[in-house]
Amino acid sequence: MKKSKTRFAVLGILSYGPMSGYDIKKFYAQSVAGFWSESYGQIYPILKRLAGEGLATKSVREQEGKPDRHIYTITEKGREELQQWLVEPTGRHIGRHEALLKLMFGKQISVADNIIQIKRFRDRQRNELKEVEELKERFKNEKVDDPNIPFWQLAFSYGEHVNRAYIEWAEEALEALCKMEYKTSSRKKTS
Amino acid sequence: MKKSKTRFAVLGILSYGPMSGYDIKKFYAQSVAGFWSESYGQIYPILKRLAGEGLATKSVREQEGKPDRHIYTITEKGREELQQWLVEPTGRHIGRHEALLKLMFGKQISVADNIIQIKRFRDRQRNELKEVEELKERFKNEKVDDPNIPFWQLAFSYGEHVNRAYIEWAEEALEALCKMEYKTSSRKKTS
DNA sequence: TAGAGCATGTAATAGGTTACATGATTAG
DNA sequence: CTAATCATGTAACCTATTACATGCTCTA
Repeated sequence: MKKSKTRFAVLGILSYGPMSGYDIKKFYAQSVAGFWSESYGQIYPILKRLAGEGLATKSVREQEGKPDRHIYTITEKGREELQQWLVEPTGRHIGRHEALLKLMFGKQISVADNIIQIKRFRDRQRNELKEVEELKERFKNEKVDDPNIPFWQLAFSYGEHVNRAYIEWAEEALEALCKMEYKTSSRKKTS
Repeated sequence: MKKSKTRFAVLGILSYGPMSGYDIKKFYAQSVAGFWSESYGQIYPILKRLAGEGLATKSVREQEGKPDRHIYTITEKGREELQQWLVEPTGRHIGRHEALLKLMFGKQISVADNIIQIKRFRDRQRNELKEVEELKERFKNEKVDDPNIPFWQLAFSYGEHVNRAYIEWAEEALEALCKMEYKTSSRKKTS
């Protein structure tokens, strides 16, 4: 049986402080969107279950003009279960990177089309890198007192390393593909 | 509506030549297992559907002492659909890397435990890197005449780049964590 | 004789996304 | 007047893994 990571992605955010489902979604969307995301369709049912299992407690904060906020607070039991998971060895990770899968069948399309695809990939990762760099700065400045900062910084630094590797690889791949194109076109000329 | 990548992961392998479900599974498990994998529970039903849609044809090859092999061959229509997908822009990719998720909640466990986790991560990626390097060599030597080689080489080179980035990041993270441990332990001594 | 490899397949289950429903407020 | 933000939630759907069933051969 496989355990849902999302369960801990939700419980983990609650370890930062009392929060609503809406907040949790926002946290992922506005920070580590590059390597994690959650949808409401998962978050809300999981919060309900966490409360049912005694890993979190629920309270409703009413607001004027805005919908009520359902705030969940992690319990001691919840924190323990989270810690247990954090210490557990992590299973092997398989990226399932669509761009790579496509490349494996690159022979089926022209070299020029392959180049287009990899350029698209490179440009997206360049953007992602810039975003991560900005976020790293923003977190450093905005959340000065938060004790989680060192870990967020490590996470952002991961994003920088990985995106740089993507970009470097793409550049190398583009070079190789250009050489391939040259070979095929020169062969055409001489034939 | 989202389109299944697995469908194309299967169709794509068929572009290499006629193959059985068993072969397809084996191909992924023995080559790019680091960034892609498929299970029989997906492969067999998809093959059946591909044949039903006219993207592949099925033939049965009987064997002595071994079960029959159900060989699927890609059709012109199948190749066209594959090419169409290959040229299509690829959506944003979210890694969902469990090790990173855990790190985000690192404050909940001791620095020493964080170090253990990251060392585990680093060691696994070191292994993975070695495997990729070996595979790259093996493919170069064993499949000399295969016209897909340049693309496989690019895929392996991707694996090398990304794993090196993982390892470098882990090393940096370990350094940072060691400094954190030093700080906390020295504070304990002076208090 | 136990286990691995060969080979196909299905059913149960779990994991996850998308679209929809509701409804007020605020900014452009 | 339109769109976004705030906020919760569900139902339908798709995607993916795991366990199981079958059964022969070869190796340790």
